[in-house]
Order: sequence, then C-alpha cells, then structure tokens
Amino acid sequence: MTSSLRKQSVTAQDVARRAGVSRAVVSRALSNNGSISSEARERVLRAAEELGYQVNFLAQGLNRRRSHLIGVIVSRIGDPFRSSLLDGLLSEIQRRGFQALVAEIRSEADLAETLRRFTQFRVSGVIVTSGKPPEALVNECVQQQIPVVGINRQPDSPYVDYVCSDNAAGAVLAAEQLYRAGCRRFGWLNNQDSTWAGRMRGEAFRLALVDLGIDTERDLLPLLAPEEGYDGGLQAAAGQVPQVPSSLGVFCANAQLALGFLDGMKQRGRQAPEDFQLIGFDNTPQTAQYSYQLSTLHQDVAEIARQALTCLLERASDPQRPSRTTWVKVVLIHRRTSPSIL
Amino acid sequence: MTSSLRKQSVTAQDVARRAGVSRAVVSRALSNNGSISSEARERVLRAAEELGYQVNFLAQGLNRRRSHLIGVIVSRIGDPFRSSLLDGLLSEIQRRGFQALVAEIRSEADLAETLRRFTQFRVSGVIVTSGKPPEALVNECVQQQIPVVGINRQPDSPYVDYVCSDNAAGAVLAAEQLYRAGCRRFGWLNNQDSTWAGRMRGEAFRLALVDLGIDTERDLLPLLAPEEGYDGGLQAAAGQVPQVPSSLGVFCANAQLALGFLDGMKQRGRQAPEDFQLIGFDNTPQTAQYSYQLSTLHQDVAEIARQALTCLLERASDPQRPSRTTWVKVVLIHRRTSPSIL
DNA sequence: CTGTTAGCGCTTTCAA
DNA sequence: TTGAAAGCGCTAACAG
Repeated sequence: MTSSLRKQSVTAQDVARRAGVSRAVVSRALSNNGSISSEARERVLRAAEELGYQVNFLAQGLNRRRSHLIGVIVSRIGDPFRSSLLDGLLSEIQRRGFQALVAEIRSEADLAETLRRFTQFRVSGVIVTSGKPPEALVNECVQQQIPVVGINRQPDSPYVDYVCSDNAAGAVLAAEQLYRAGCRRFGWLNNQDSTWAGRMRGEAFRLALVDLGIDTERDLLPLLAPEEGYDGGLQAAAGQVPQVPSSLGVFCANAQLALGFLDGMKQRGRQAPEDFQLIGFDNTPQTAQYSYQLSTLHQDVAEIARQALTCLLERASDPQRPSRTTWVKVVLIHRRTSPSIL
Repeated sequence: MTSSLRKQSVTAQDVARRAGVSRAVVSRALSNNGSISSEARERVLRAAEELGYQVNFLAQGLNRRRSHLIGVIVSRIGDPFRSSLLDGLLSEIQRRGFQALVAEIRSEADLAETLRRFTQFRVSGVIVTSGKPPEALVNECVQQQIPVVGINRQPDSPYVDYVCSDNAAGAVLAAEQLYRAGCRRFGWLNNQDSTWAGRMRGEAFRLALVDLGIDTERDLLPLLAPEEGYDGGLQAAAGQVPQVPSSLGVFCANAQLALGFLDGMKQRGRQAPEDFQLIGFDNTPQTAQYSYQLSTLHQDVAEIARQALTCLLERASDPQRPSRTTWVKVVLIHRRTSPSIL
C-alpha cells in the first residue's frame, strides 16, 4: 500500500536509503564538501541519478542562510538600453550558476520594499540598475552580508561596489570627433531630472570642449528636453530648430533622446550630417537602423555584467573591503550622423 | 553578554518572546490563518513591528511546499516586443504579491534545465513565453502541482493553459483595412522558421483575403525573410523590390520584420503608403516613431499578463481541469503606412 | 483561543 | 570516513 501512495518528491533520505548510506553522506557527495570515500560517492551519485533526485533549494538555502538567488532591480525595461542591460545581466547570472530574481520598480518606495523582499529570500547579492536605495536598507544588507552593486549609479554608499561605463572618456571621444569633423558650435542634449550618468556625460563634454579651446560660454548651448525618452528628444528639437547654427555638433545623453531629436529635426527639414552632427550614447540596436544610423558611444553590457558579478562574489568573500568603482571602457561607433574623418 | 552578540536576524521566536505568546500564535497572527484573539494579534503585530521582523521566505516555502516565486521563461529580450511583454508580466506578478524568477533561454535544452531549476525552488507557477517545454517535464510540473501557462504558444499540452493574442482576428482586420484602402495585390511577410503565432497570422490573412474575393493563388505573394528581426525584413525588401506591383498591401508577422522591410524599401526609393501599404503586428513603441509610423496590430500585454496570472491561480486551485486557451483582443492602430479610410 | 509537538529537506558539527 | 543528532525558521495538527 505504501507503493501506491504518490510520492511527493524524492528527498536525500530516499537517495540515502537506496545507496545504503546515511543522509549525511548524500549531502557530502552532492556538495563536494566534507570527506567521503570515492566508492560511497559513486553509489550516492548513481542512486541520485536513478531516482531523479533534485536538491530542494528552499531547504538548502534555509540551512546555508543563503539562496542561489541574485536580486536584480530594474525599471522601464521597455527602454532598449535597459532591456539589453538586463539581458546581459541575466546571461551572466545564469552563467555563474545563479538564478535571477527580478523586480521592476516605479518609485523609490518600491525600491525599498523590493530590497526587503530580496533579503527575505536570502539572496546572494543585489544588483541595482535603477534608483538609489536608502542608506538604512543598504546597511541592513551589509549587516546580513548581502553584497550590493550599483550599475551606472553614483558611487556614494560605503560597502557598495559600482560598475559604470566610462562616461567621461566617452564624452571626450564625442567632443574630439565632432571637433575633428569641423564642428565649432556645440549642443548638449539632456532631459530635465537627468540621471547621474547623464549629468556626468554633459560635464565631461564641456570640459573636453574647453580643452579643445572652445569658449563654452558662447559656443556650447544646452538643449533641455522636457521629458525623457524619444518624445523628450522630439520636443527638444521643436524648440531649437530656428537657432541651429551651421557647423553645430550635438552630443546627447542617451540613445532614445537622440533618436527623438533626429526625428524632430527631420520633421523640420534638418538632416544629419548635412545640417548638424549628432552623437548619442548607448548604441542600442535601433540606432544602427537605416532610418537613423546614429553615431554613438557603445556601452559594453556584457562586460558590465561580468564586472558586476565579479564584484558581488569578491565582496561576498570579504564584506569589509572598501567600496570599489569599476569603469568600463566605451567605444565610439561611427555612423552617418557624425561620420568618421579619415 | 548575550546582548552584545550581533543577532543574525530576528525570528518568529523572538517576536513570540517579546509578545509573551508562543511561536504558533505569531505564525497565526502574521498569516491570518487559524483562530486568534484580536488582543493577541495586536500584541504580536506590535512586537513584530518593533523588532523589525521579516518572514524568512525560504523557511516558509519549505514548509508550505511552495514559494511565492513565479518562474518566467523568456528569450531575446532585446527585442522590443518581448521586453514589453516581460515588463507587463513583471508588473502583474508583483501586483499579485509574487516575485518573478526570470530565466533567459537560448535553446530548448536551456529550457529543460531552467524548468528543473524552477521546480527546485518550488515555484508557484511557470510562465513560458518562448520555446516549447518537453512533455515529460511538463508532466513533472503537473505532478508537483505546479501550474504552467504558455503565452503566444501553440496550445497542445494537456493541463497547460494558454494565453494568446487573437492572431486570426488581427489578420482579418489587416486584410479588411488593406482592401478598403484600395489594395488588390497582397504580400505576406514572414521569416523562415517562424513561430506558431506568425504562421497562424499568415494563414488567417490568406483566408480573410479569400473571403474578400481575392484570388490568393495569383494575388497573394509570400515574402520570405531569410532571418528574423529587423535585418530579416531589410533583406526581404532587397529581393522583392523589382516586382512590387502598384496597389500592393503587405501584412507582416511582427514589428521588427516590418520596420526592416520599410527601411529596405525606403533605401530603394519606395515609400509607404505612396508605393505600397504595410501593416505590422505588435505595436512596439518604435513603430510609432516619426521615421516609421507603422500601421500595426496592438497586442495588449497588460491584459495578456493579467490573464496569464489568472490562469495560474485558477489551475492552482483545480489542477485537473482541462486545458484552456484565452484569446486576447487585438486592435488595429492606423498610422501612415496604411492610413485610415473615413 | 492557545501551546505543544512534529515535521518540511538539508547541512554540519561531533563522536565513533 | 561515516552516522547520529541538532538545528535552519516556519507551519499545521492536535490536544487542552
């Protein structure tokens, strides 16, 4: 009659029985942890195989005080750059044998709640790609030995590591390219309430122009988009068209804004590179399309993801080490809106 | 000396002590499950609050044999439609109090492995947006009472529920719009190795044309893209330009393909709607942009997500009920490439 | 209504 | 090297 009962699921106990050893031995065999005779290991592994045994991660995590989960905080993944970043993170997380717990936030309040939930699952680490977690919560994570890494966020929390694209270097590349291509008046396109990364790109662009001998007071005009994304860029173009000087070179904080701006100008009969030049940031797939062919700085999401995971693991093994920021190289992709000068 | 030890984390035991009750009462108070005096509940809740108590989901899940996790299987989330679908799913999953475990797969083998891992976390449900899980594994899920729902997949597994956009209705809308707009020759653009949804759209389009009195043998030409996505569409245009008849109306399996096709034609001096008309599927944000303004069928991802979660919950409470397929309404968005006829 | 008791399935000392 | 035993933190019967 026992055999007719549908077995809930096979446990380490079952494997032990079949292999003729104790559950402890099974545990050792499967986690390569603790001494065990190779003969016993063999038997256990075979038994496990035959029974189709699968570790219960909940029980395992409960015991080890740590699950094989990594929490990822994102927002607005409809945005092409964000989704490609998430893509990179997922791949890397899986490659390293973890599982991603992903949560989309709409507000800072969401972020706090989410972080809470992550800790309740005893995650092995948290990756923040959006928002800034409240100091108090981060401290809780630190206390619980949960490593936190921020991506493209301002490095300002102790015990948190950061991975950022090298915005400053990118801005310099953009400035130099525009200058070399003959631009002498410049524009910096960004939206209100820009992210830290955006502001950093703008500031570095200005400094690079100064280095090139440009009087930025006179010849660098800020183009302010009333909102973020494509629509923001579109609207920014509306306001600026009348005063577009010749030899204008615009640098833009991100891809969506740049595409909107391009379309806004096109709508008003101004094309790049004939009437102005434009360099964006992100190199999303869309920027390569025939209708845009946007020159842009490429963010290496695969490398960003790799570095992020490395940070997580390193801090896990040394929770007290000082905060570290890794700058990931960006490269300039030459396309139509600011063509390469040979 | 006990107070100087840094407490690992506060447990139900601690709360019980502080509230002067047993751990069982704490459990009841927090899960609204089992009878308890309101006075006791008060005390527990307050104590929990004061201690900053957080349930350990691993322990809870282990006990209930079910975590509050929902596994989501995706692929190529760089594709705008897929990322917006994921977006919708994440929102809905969180709204219903679950956490999303997301895994990106690159092959059917990945899918199997992933599904395994999901079960090891005792997920409350699995949502498949890509690939087809092997029968055997699905059965394992069914046996373990883990509901599985497929999105835009061919409904063919027993005990699995499906949520699909109403492809057939969409194809009819497209055919009628093109016909009304004056098209008398038609094209059906899809890529090789199309998904089931894509093939379904094509077949329904053909049938709708027949209903409109079109001789589809003669006046419906298949445009085959050598690969999927934007590049596939671009290449499809290259092959077809010479033979574009006037009054051609093209229907396309998805947005990316359509945008590529549009650009491929533009590159060769053919514009919509002047030289041909085009209707796509998906209504990704990009299709609305000035450079494209693609007429397209809108997939309601929010509704799809809602239905998917509903399926999951309903099946959880009745695992034996027959497989059910929910068709979600699509609507035609009129834009430039096939303008509305008044 | 409340406390006691037995697990959930796994890991990890600690003796043997 | 191995097994026994004591948890990890929580839930759910079952008496009281």
